[in-house]
Amino acid sequence: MKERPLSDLVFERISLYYRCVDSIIQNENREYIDSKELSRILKLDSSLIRRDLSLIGKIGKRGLGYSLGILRDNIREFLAKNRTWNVAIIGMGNLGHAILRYMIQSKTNYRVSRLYDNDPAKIGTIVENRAVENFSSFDVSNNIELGIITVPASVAQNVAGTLIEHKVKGIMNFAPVRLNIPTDIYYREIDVIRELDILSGMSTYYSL
Amino acid sequence: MKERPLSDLVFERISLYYRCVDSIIQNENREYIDSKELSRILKLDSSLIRRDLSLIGKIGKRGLGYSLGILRDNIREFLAKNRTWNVAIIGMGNLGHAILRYMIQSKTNYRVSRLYDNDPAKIGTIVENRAVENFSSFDVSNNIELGIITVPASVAQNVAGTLIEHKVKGIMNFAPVRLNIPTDIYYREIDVIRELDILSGMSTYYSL
DNA sequence: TAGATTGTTAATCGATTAACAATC
DNA sequence: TAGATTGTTAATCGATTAACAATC
Repeated sequence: MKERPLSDLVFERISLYYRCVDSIIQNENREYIDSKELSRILKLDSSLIRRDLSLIGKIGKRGLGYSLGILRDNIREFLAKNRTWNVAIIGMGNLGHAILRYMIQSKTNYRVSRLYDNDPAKIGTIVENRAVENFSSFDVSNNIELGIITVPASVAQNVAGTLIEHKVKGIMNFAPVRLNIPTDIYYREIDVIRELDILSGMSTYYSL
Repeated sequence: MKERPLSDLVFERISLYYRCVDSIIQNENREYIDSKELSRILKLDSSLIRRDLSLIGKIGKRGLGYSLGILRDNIREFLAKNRTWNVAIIGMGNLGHAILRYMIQSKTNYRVSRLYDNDPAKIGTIVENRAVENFSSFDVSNNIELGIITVPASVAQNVAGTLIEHKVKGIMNFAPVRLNIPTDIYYREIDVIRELDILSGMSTYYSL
C-alpha cells in the first residue's frame, strides 16, 4: 500500500467538485468551467482547486478552463464511482430505514445489498425488497465493501469489529461514539447532535 | 461581534470532548481523566486537547487531570447546552422523519418545535405530536434558532433564504448542494453520498 | 516534599495562497 | 498572434506538536 500522500481534506474537496460539476451538467448546457468560477461557487481558492484537480491529471485546457464532461468523468474515475459498490446497513431503526430509502431514491453507484439487525422482531422482515438478516450471519461472501453503522452507540464498536474481521474497505458510523478502526480501513463519522452542538457553540461564542 | 479567533476545528473537537466525557460519566464511576487518556481515546495529541480545554478556562488540576463533572459542566456551558434550543425541520420526507425521531429519542437540549413542508398532502398531518406546517407561514415569532434542511437540493437555497431572512442562528443542510449563507449565520453540511464517495475514493487510491 | 499533569509558549509541520512560466 | 487560464513551485499562513515552567 502507498503511504498517504493525500490528506482526507483532498478527498473531501474532490467529492465536492464532483457534486458541483455533476449538478451543473444536469442543470445547464455548457461546455467549460474555469477554476475561478468553481472558486466563486464553492468558496475555495482557485489555486487550491487547480492543485486538487491536477492530482487527478492534466485535465484542464489552458486559456479555456475545464471541460465539464471530461472533468466529471475523470473525478468519477478517481473516486471509483464508475462501478457499483456493495453497501450493508447495520441497524434497521429509523435512521437505517431513512438512509436506505434515501440511497434508493438517489440512484447512485452505491447498492445497499444487505440489511442487518440483531432484533429477532426485525430479522426476516422485508424492507424495500430486502430481507433484514441476523447480523451474526454477516459473512465475507456477501461481497460487502462498505458498512453503514446505524446501531446504538453501545454496540457500535462490536459491529465495527465484525466488519473489520470481514475486511470491509470503509465504515461510515452514525453512532455517537468514536470507533477504533485500523488505519487500512477508511472511516467516517456523522453525528447530528454534535453538528448541532457546533452550531449552537459557535453562534453563542461569537455573539458574546 | 467578535472577530473569529477560534476556527471551526476547535468547536468540532470541543463537541467531541463533550460526547466523550459525557459517555464516560454515564458508563463509569470515576472522578478524573487526564489529557493523556483523552488523547488515547480520541486519537488527538494531548497538547492539543489541553490547549483546546484551556480556551474554556483553567478547569484542570495539575498533577491530577480534569474532574469529569467539572469538565462536562464547563463544556456544556461553552457550547450553550445548558439551555433548550428550538429547532425546525424543513422537509418531512424520509430523512426529516428519521431525524425527528432520532432527536426525540436522544433526549438532548434541542427541541424540534416546528415541522415544515410545502406539499399540500403533508401539510396539516401530525407527526410525533407535531403538525406539519406550510413553510410559507414560517415566521420569526416561532422562535426558531436552528433550521435543519431536509428538502431536495433544487429548493434548498430557497428554504435557506427564508431562514436567513428570519435570522436563525444556524443552518444544518442535508441537501447535496453548497448553500450560500451569510457569515454571521453558522452553517454545517451533511451529505451521505459524498461521505461514501470519500470512503470509496480513499480506499481505491491507497490500494493501487 | 516528590511526582504528576496542567497551561502556555516556542518550534514544527502541513495546508493554503500567491505568483508566474507554460501553453491552449 | 494575443489573451486567457492551467499546472506547478515558492511563499505564507495557520494548525498541531514539543517542551517546560507552574502548580496541584
